[in-house]
Amino acid sequence: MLEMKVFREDSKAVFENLKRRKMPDDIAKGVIQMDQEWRELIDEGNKLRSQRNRISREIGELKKKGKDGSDLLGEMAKIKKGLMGNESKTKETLASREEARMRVPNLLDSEVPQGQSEHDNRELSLHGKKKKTKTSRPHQEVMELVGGVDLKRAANVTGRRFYFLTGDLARLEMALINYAIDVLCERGYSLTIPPFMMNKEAYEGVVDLNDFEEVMYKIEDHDLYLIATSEHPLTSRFKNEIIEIKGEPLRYAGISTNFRREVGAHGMSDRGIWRVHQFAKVEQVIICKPEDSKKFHDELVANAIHIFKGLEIPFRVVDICTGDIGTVAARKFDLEAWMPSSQQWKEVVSASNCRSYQSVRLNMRYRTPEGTDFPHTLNATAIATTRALAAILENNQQADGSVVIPKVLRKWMGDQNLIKAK
RNA sequence: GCAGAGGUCGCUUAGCCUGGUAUAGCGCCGGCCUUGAAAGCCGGUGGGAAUUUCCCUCGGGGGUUCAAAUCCCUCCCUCUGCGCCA
Repeated sequence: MLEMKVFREDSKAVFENLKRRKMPDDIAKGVIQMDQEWRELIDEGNKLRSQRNRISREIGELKKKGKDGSDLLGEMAKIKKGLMGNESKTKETLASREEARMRVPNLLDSEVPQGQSEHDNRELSLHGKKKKTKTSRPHQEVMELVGGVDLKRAANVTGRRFYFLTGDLARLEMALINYAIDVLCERGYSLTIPPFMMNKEAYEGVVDLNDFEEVMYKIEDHDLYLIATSEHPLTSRFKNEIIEIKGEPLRYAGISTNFRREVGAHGMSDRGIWRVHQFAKVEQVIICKPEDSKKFHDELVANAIHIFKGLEIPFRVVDICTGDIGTVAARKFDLEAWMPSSQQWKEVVSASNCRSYQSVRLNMRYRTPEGTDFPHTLNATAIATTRALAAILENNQQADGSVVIPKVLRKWMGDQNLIKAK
């Protein structure tokens, strides 16, 4: 969420931002109004408390001298009554203000392209060549040909959008994970295996509130949610803490299984393993000083580009527009892999600069010479296994159904260069 | 899961029994001193609202009281022991 000082000192920026996002401004107006009320209530309460403390001290003094202070008790009762009403009103007002504040989206970077939907995202660069393949079977067909997936039985034991990944494809997934981890560790990222569940309070710090209904699975009878990405625990980790950022920022490579409800999602993307309820992902997370976040956003994208270039998959980088960027990010770049079967670019990496939007909600600060300030948080995919697998299967398939294993992955595949068709 | 001991300002720590402005050290920042630095000395070092004053803050929430770090209830977490377990 946004810092209160933005609403107080620069509300124009909030409203202009809502206009760019084509969103109504009533919630933000409510925040400002409730904040005003809250401040008046605080003032009133402080005055009452001041009186209470003064009288209480007087009674203490009198008692010390062996006297009785009971004639002050009547006045005290009046103050306490006023204070009780004031305190409950103050609490309610603050709670309402905070609830509204959480719903106000992040301020967009001025360079975010204006647009309605994903069709208006701006292409920034192209990488690799689209291979001239004689076949363009969709990835789910290729998986069947190499005997690497069992969707039917997964549907029996769990439901749709789950899968058994088997044999060489399972091995390929592990290779992708190891490859991404190697790249990031070489580049100074600290590998971190987080908890795969988080409680609501921690979760509220890092996601849009709607995600509780549409994205995360709730654990029955516990205040716990399955994580949708390791970014969430990695960023929440320093909630309510003052961290030290000396020269270098905090760089993490998170690895986890991710769980997503995918409520409302449907269409062609449902086939195979493109959109599933469970997948593994290596994630990049950076926590840095505000003045450095632009630079490190570029670093995250550069890492992802390096990883996908290594896999020799054709892809492009796009700058996500105002209509497609979501609540939390101030700027977002995606990598989209070329999918021959549908002749489309499809998202395989998403890199967001959240600025202080998450750290404010988490109350995570870092030490500055003047005191403390909110750091910026950034996250980006390194490898989301199911999507990278699908891209490899489509781009590297051969006429006979076999699949060429990208060179960089072969050392984890017993030096095989091919996944043979059954 | 059971029992005991704990959780105090960035870190360490006193205060809790016996209620009355949260103690000291370390670290950090500033000043004096110095050619420079260290040491030494002095001051500062959580948050909020107002503007030079006030309020809040002792793991979270609630209660008792004129007054709660201190007493009571409850929840969370840590440590130790026991139990269970890949």
